[in-house]
Amino acid sequence: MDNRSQTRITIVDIAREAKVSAKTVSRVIRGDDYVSKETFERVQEVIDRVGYRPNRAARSLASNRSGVIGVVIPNVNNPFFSEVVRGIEDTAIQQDYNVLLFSTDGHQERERAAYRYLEENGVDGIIIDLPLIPTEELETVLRRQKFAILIDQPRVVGATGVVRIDLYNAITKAVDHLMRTGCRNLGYLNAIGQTYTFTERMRGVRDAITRSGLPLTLGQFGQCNDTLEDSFRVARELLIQNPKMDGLICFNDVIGIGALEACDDLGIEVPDQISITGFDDISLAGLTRIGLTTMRVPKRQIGIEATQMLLNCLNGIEGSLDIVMNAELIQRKTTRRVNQST
Amino acid sequence: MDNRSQTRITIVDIAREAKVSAKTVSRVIRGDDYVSKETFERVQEVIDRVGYRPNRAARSLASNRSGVIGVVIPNVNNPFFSEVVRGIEDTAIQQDYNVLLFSTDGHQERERAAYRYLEENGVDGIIIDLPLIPTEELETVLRRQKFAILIDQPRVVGATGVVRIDLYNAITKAVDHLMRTGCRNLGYLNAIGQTYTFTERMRGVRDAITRSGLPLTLGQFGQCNDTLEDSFRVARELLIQNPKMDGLICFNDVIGIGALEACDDLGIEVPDQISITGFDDISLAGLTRIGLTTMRVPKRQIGIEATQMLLNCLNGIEGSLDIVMNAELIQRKTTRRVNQST
DNA sequence: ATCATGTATGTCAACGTTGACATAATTAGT
DNA sequence: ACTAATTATGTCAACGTTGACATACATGAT
Repeated sequence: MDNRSQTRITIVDIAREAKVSAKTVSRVIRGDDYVSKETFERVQEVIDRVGYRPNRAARSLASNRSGVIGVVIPNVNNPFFSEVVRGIEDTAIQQDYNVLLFSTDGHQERERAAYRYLEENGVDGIIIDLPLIPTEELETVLRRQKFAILIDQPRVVGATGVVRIDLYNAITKAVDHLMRTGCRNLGYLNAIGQTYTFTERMRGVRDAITRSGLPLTLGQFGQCNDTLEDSFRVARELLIQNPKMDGLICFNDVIGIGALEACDDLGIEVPDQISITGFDDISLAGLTRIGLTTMRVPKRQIGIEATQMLLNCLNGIEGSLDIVMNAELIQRKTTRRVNQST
Repeated sequence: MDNRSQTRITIVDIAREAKVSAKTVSRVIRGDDYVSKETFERVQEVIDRVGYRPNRAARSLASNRSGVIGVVIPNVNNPFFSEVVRGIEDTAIQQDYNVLLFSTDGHQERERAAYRYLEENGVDGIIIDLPLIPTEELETVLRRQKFAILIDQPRVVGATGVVRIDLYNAITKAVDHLMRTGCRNLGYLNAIGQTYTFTERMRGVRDAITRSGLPLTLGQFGQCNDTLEDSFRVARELLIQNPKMDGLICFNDVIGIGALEACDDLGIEVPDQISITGFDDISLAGLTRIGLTTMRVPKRQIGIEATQMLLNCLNGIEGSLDIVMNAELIQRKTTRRVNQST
């Protein structure tokens, strides 16, 4: 038979075997208190020999710290978030913290379930990228956490810190680029949502267009889910409705690629008939066959900064609690070259 | 001030407030034991009013069950795994289990760290997709877990169950398709690894080629990391070394897209000069601009089956412990049509 | 009336670890 | 030689919940 049913090896077993008290074993494991060299080695030897592993539940119950940080994002499936998550994971693991990940799939209910779970778990802190629940509710959630870092969100009561991209300026750069390359009839394909990331970009697009003196109509704006399938569908509609459109700004690269796909489907030449921009610069955008002009966002770095901010708080280290990063225009093949105007 | 420092509300506080014993509160929370309707409602009211959340650490310490399943995969960033994970998450959450996710990034050290953490956590079971550590070591790891489900792995001592694709047959279908469409000089671009997924496909490719009577040389085989960048680089080399190659079978779609990119870079026409097949059918493969012929794998379903298998074990329900699924050929634009031969 | 069964609740120890505190032994400072 | 600080270890309760067991009252069958 196997040994699945046997009771767990505990700190007390190790103590007995090494002829010390349980507390001393605890000291050896954590290495943060006085233990003589000989005792340390003797205990460590026993631990290694029997393959003992401390029980996290007991530990976190006794110490009121879990060594876990919670992360809430809409979707690991989206390359943008998965890169952010990798930045978070790498930074956390390096400092001996683990990550409890929740993808909400854009559903408020799943987001709430994630918060509920996080509250039960007594995680040491949380990082939220793109919360979708109303601000007021979010504040209640944050208040119940020891520390909470928000990504791409304005500071909210209860939030410890914020890491964000200057979205307004970033999207403005994209719009300006289209203008400079001769586009005169712009459209914007937004993702579905009413929070900061969505409204801030929208504001940037509107401002940039009106500033240029071009007229604005509602028909120029589309809204779709953050998937290839949905953006394809909505972009297709938008293009059919606006045959004169010669520039389409997309909320992100996934949507941009969907839009590109729609152009291909309709036989619209990119960038000759229409220019397209994405946002994020996910690795696919750089493929020769895609060549999507986009705003490069330091995705991994966002995750790293957010996690470092959180860990600093946990360790009582002072540091910036409001980091703003910039995006960079990456010109590829879905927009015309600068100076080549109509 | 905020209330971060205040002590946690416990089951005892609720008990006092509702004038019952702590145990009765516990009964109300879990709803699995006799409680009168009146008592239930009174207790529930107090719980809702003060926003009480049970402490998971205490709960799992006392009950020896955590309500968490551990998942170990190479990389959430790869669309294949992220889809599998979504299947796992969805199924788990639906039955009130949570997922603790680890991406090993293909590093054995990170994989070991994940197992170490999982042992400490007393998760109720684990699902491993693509373990990279040696089989013998894996067996030790599995033995320490209550239940362990493996994905795309042959049954290993200590594993509770296995969910896999018939890789041999699947890749054989891809090779046969290339043959039927007239390819006579095949190559194979494998991912780096020595375990089942890698060797099984390799075996399929070799067998299918030799069966057809075509000669085999080592130079036809390449090996690269599972990223667009690396597969581009290695595929490019392979194509330069083998100018006569007219069909390239790729380990998966990410690598296939990298290879396609290499062809574009070298000015090789696909599928006129060379045919390319991928594996998995990630959503990108279906883009008009990519149109990668591939083997469609039920990714989400794999996650669902694995999780269901695990949950069945946890609940003592009998069920299959060895599920084999098939892949389906999806013909797109990187291979020539059947019957159109050279 | 008696007994078995089902329902409703309570008591108390246990889960495995750490924090607060206590105690010794050693070292250093005067 | 005496005190203070440092090093090394131990004792015991506490963390918040649940499992085992006990009790008590209804209900229905005999």
